[in-house]
Amino acid sequence: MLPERTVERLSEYRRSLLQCLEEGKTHIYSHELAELHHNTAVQVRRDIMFIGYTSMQRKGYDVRELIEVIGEILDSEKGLNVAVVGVGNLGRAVTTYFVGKRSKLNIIATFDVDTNKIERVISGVKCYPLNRLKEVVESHNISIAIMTVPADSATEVSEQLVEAGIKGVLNFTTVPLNVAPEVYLDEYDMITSLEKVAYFVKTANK
Amino acid sequence: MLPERTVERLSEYRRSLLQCLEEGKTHIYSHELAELHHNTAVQVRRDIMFIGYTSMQRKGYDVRELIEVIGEILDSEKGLNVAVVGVGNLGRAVTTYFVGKRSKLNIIATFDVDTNKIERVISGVKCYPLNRLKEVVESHNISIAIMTVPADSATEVSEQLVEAGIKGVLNFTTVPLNVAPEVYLDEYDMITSLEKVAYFVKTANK
DNA sequence: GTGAAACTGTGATTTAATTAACAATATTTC
DNA sequence: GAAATATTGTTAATTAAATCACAGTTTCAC
Repeated sequence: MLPERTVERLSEYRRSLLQCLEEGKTHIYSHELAELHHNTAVQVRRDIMFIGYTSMQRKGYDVRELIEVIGEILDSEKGLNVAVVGVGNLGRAVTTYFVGKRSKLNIIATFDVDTNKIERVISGVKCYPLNRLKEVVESHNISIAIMTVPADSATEVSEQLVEAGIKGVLNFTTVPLNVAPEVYLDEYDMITSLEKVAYFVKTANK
Repeated sequence: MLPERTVERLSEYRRSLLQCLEEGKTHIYSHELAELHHNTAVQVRRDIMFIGYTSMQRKGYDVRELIEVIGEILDSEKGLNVAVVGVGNLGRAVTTYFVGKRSKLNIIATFDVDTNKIERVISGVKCYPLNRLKEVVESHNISIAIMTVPADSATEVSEQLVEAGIKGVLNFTTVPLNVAPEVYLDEYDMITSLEKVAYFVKTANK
């Protein structure tokens, strides 16, 4: 099991590498990749060492091969199915944003309680009523949920997700959740990020 | 200057504390705060130690006072002005999401190149043409930018932001940016987060 | 083909972040 | 009011992450 930070960086490297491929670049040096991601060449090499890939010495990494190897590490063979739970502004934006971006992660359902939204299709993805969560998760083999519900229903919904057999949660609500230990949880809080930027802006000119 | 992680946690603590206040809770123990944020009591105490606040021993922290002290650390006295650059789905969602949430961080403008969007008002915030960036940033004293532009214009826009005198950038595009060293940059990449969740879901059952 | 230059891979070290351990202090119980 | 309990604040230890330092290759220049 790789360190979290390494996993994050590998995901980012891969996207740069795909970009390189499009531009017809077949090899890339660790220091080039580092520069693209404002980190160091050593860091890049160490990350790549973690996944056990080694380059042709002195020519840099083979872009195509490296993409391949990162894929073997990050992707599940058959891909994983993802649901967006909560179809507000953010939920819609996230759905639209993701659809088609990663071939191994398929957004295949959204959920909401609002009867006006149910049966609607956003970017090709159908909205189901939240009370059919378990059923749909099971029938469509959904393993990951992106939570974009309002704060006041976040805790309750997260419990329902666990109950429904979800294996991983990406929580975009501002409420910290407590899920069962076997469920992987990643939380991202925009307000915190913005406050952090504000703090460092404030503190910089001192 | 506090550690980044501590800043993040303080922001999160504050929101829980505000919630406590609403519920009429006047004091809170370190272990209670820890439980709300799935971390440990020691971590909470250490974070609070960093900001130099000390409680009435044995009664827990005074909620109101602690909110106050965290505010002194995180907030700028007069508040900071923020712009959202790029009014696509995500930009709109982010704008709506933020408006009114934090009294010391005011979203006061959005920017886009699309002439259909210019002059439009989203959640009370007016959209300006991107070529007026510098002018508006200066006249409205905007110090922070949230970037939600398409990937292919991200680099160019980030240069314009620096040029316009922006002090902090929160980058939601998938393109890693390189800004001048005096500009604080925080990047958040949804795709990476989702891939990370997927990796740990995949790796968990092994 | 020899020496210099350019990269990678990795052991050793350093730094940052977290956790453990515990003394000090206030509160409750009896 | 003495003993037991609960909680904080902080030093010390540990763990995790990043960086340094350098040996080992390959390539290039001449």
